Amino acid sequence: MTGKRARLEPKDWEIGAMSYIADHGLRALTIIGLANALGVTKGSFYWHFSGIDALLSATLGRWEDVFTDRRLPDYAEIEDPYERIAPYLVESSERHMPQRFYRALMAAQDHPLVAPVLSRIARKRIAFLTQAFCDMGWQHDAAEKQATLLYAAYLGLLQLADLPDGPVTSDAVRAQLVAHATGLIITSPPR
Amino acid sequence: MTGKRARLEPKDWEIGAMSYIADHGLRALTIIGLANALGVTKGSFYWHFSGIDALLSATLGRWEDVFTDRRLPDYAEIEDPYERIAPYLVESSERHMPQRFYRALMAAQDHPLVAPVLSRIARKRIAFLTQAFCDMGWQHDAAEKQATLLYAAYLGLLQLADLPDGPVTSDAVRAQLVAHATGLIITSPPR
DNA sequence: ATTTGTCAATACTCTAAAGTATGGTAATTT
DNA sequence: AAATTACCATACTTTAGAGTATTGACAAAT
Repeated sequence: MTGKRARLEPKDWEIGAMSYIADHGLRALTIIGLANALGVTKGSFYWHFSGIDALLSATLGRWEDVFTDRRLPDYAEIEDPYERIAPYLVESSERHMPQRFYRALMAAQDHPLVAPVLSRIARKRIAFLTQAFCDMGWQHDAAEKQATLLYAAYLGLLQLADLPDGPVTSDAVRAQLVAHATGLIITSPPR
Repeated sequence: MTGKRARLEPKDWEIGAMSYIADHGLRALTIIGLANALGVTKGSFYWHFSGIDALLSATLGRWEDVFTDRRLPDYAEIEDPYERIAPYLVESSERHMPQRFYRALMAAQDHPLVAPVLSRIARKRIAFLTQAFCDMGWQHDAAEKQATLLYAAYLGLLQLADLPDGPVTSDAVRAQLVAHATGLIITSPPR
C-alpha cells in the first residue's frame, strides 16, 4: 500500500488504457475495469473524460504521436538505408507494450475510431520504407511495392507471433524468420 | 414474404453465424442479433444450442473442415508446385466471405475457442506450403522459412486489404502487389 | 383425426457495465 | 485558518444481452 490515495490526471488514464488494451484487447476495455486497474473508481474517470470514446481518442492520439510521428524522424537520420529498415523489422518479433498495443488495434480494425488511425500509420510507415528502398537504388514504383510487401510481412509476423502454440511461438524461430525475411526483402534492386 | 415461417436446423445457425461474423466481427455476434438476422427469435436458438459457445464451436469446426481440411487435398494434387501455391496467394486479395471470416477470426485471436483453431490452420497451411517449396527444390529448413514468410505476407495483405482508405485499398494495387510478392517469394532456391 | 414431437414466440429474471447525481476529502489558494 | 478547487467514492438509474420457463403452432406418425 502506498498509504496515499491515487491522484490521477488525463495522461495517467491514457497510459493506463494503453497497457490495458495491450493486455486484454480494445473490446475488453471498460471504464470500471480500467478504474480498478488504476486503483480508483469510475467517479474519477468521469471527472477527466466525457466518456469512453473521449478516452480512446486521446489514447490513440498519444500513441500515434509517441510511437510513429516522433520516431520516424529519428530513424530517418540514419545514413545507411539498410540499417534504417532492418531494426524496424526486428521489432516485429518483439512483444513489448507497443507491439502488443498495435496488435490489439489491428484486432479492432473495424472500430470507427481505430480504422483511420491504422490507415494513417500504415501510410506513414510505408512512405518511410519506400524512401529507404529508393535510397537503395530502387525505382520509386518498385520501391513502393517492396515497402508494402515488407510491411505486410511485418504485420503477419506480428500476428503469428502472439498466436499461442502457433508456428512461430519460440523466440529462436522468430529470430531466424526475421533474418530470413530481411535477407530476402531488404536487398538492392535486381539488375 | 415467404408466407412460411422460418424453420431452422443447427446447420442454418452455423452458416448464419459465419456471415454474421464475417460482416460484423466475432465480438459483435449476439444471439438476439443473429436470431433477428435469421428472421426468428432466440427461443429458436436455445432449442438447437446450449449457449453461444456451443454455436461458436460448431461454426469453427464447420469452417475448419470445409475451408481447409477439404481444400488442401484438392490443391495438393496439382503437379506444378508453383501453380499449387500461386492461386493460394491470390486469394489474399479477395474479400469474399471466407476471407472476411478469416479476418474476423484473426481479430479475435485472444478468444479461447478461436486461438487453437487459428494455430492449427496456420500449421496445416504452412506445412502444405513447405511441401510445395520442397518440391521446387528447396531444402526442408529453408522451405519452411520461406513458407512461413509467405504465410505472414498473406496474413498481412489480408489485413491491409480491408483497411478502409488504407495503402492497398484499390483492386488494381492489390493485384499488382500480389504479383510482386509472387515473383519475389515463390521462386526456385538460389544457387 | 388424434396424438406426439419438433421448433419458435413470449415473457420473464439476472448481470455487467454505462452514465448521472451527489456528497466527501485532500490540496491549493487567499 | 478559512475557503476554494480538484479529484474521488458511493449510490443510484438505465440498457443490452444472456439465459430460463412456459406457451403456442405446425408437421409427422399412429
